[in-house]
Amino acid sequence: MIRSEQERVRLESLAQLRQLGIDPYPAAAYPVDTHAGPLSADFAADREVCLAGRILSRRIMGKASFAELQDATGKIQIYLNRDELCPDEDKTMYNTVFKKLLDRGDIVGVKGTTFTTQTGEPSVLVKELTVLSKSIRPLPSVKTDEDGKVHDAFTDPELRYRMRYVDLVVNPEVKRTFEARSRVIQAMRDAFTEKGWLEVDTPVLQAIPGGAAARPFITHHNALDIPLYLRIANELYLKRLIVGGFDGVFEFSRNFRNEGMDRTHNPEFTVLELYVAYQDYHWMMETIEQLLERVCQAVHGTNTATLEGNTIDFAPPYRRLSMRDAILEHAGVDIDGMDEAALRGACAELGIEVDDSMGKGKLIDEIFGEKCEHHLVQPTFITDYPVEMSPLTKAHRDKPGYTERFELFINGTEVANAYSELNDPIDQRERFEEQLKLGERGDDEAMFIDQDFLRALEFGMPPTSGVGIGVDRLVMMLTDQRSIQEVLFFPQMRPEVFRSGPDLDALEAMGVPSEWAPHVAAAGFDTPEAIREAKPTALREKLNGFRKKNKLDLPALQLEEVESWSA
RNA sequence: GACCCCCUAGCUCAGUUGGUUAGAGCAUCUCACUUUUAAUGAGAGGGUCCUGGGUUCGAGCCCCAGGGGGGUCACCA
Repeated sequence: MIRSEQERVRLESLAQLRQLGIDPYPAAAYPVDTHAGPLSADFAADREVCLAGRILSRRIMGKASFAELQDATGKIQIYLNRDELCPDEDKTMYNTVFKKLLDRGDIVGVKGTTFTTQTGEPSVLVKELTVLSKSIRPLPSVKTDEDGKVHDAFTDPELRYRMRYVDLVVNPEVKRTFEARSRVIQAMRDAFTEKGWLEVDTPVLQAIPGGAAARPFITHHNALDIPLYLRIANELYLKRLIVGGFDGVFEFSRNFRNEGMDRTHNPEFTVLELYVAYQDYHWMMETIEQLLERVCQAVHGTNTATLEGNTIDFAPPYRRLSMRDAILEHAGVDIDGMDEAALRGACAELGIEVDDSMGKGKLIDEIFGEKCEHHLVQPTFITDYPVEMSPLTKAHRDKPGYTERFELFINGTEVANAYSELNDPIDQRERFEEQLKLGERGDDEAMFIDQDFLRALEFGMPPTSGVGIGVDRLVMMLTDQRSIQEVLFFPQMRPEVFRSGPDLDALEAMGVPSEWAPHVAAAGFDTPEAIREAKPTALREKLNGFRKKNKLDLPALQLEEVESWSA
């Protein structure tokens, strides 16, 4: 493994710590009794404290030094004075351990007394310093000046997402985003459990990937010798539980869709699904309004959030607009009563591209997506979707051709999708068969038919309202993030290729003379494996050929010598 | 999948028309410094210019192919 200069220095420091009898990775628990955030927020001098964290910066001035210690809650300055830290003759702990062998990024524990410096900075005078973990890679050197301006920020998205641990250490606002994410989920869970609804787990591995229209990831179960799919949705399982007699069930469901990735799509994403018996979609709109107000309060302490410069007001009630009226309002077209041909004509007039596989539902969705979505900045319920685009939704109680469905849009993005759930088993079977026809027309996202789900409906499902909320997108809205990657700790990336480079130390360890090692590597045998895999006779020939070609001032290799390497 | 942009030291970035030994700030190392805070002062080291080909007397720079990332679009209720 190739080490940079700074890494080699740190590895050397690590070795020297061990020589001094200091374990750089001690096993024992460290008795932390104070945290940096609360300590500096509510600072009082002359308190004995014990805290632990990562050294973020050091300012060494001879016999006294300052360092910033960062723990999970924040930062506090620590002050190390040679004679306070080492009251006896032996000044090793200060002169050698702290000044020479510790680095930015190392994790230490300190015991000492709080005080305020001459410049008014709350600090801890360190009486005892314990090495808790030695860091051998240098952290990016992010600095903040007195105006709060950040210099040399760690900003490369690739590095930030691949090394989220580094991102979290040096970019404190990233931590805030994920803390907000946790509060969003917690607020929802609290709201539902208070109502007596049951949090459940349903299968991620499914034989039939149902409940949504999307391309699934496929895998294989060896013992059963069958294909299995990672779920694209959990909807049909939660409805089975409503059939089984629960009044309310919810699940934070990690779903997987084998489709494109962009600012708002990650192959795996989280949806909160909630189903409540004996309710309809009107009730669900009120429930969602109240829920989002509560969630916004949990994150911001107010009913509003700022998003791309817009103030989003999460206080109920939200505007309710039927899909027909939305299209009428923004595209000037009345879709009511239009057949497929008329819709195609409308799309052509509006300059919307369509293809032959699209049925009525998809055509309407195209118009809506193209002409309406981006206008919906404040939270808006779009209601009453055409039956063709909603195969799991109950037909509208008094608008033929429409369904009792709504989607919630915020800032032009769909955040929630809810129905009065279709519980008529005959109708549901017909809807699935329609989907099958769409699939035959070339719509590769048409739904699969789930016979067991139909059987469950045939036993009788109470009238039910269900909703799915895109948790990742909601968190984006509440944290003013433009990319889903910013609200997922580990967004999907292409696997990183680790180029190991020639391992000269390993070559020498197996007996390759140090003067030969770089040349052996250059000749293409840059790892011990490469040497072991080669026949010694062929290896010797190649290396001596390399020696001749490059006029190396080294004696030719003997066969016994080459054989001894792989022995 | 298409198009555009990016990839140079640990980090953030310069790098002129293709021309000597590839630069800066921070970080690192050495020395000085007992209340600093982007500490300071002096000195030093550190590079697979993403990879592989090509053109050329000469490539970080031009050409071709590949890799990774970002953006826009397409796809995606």
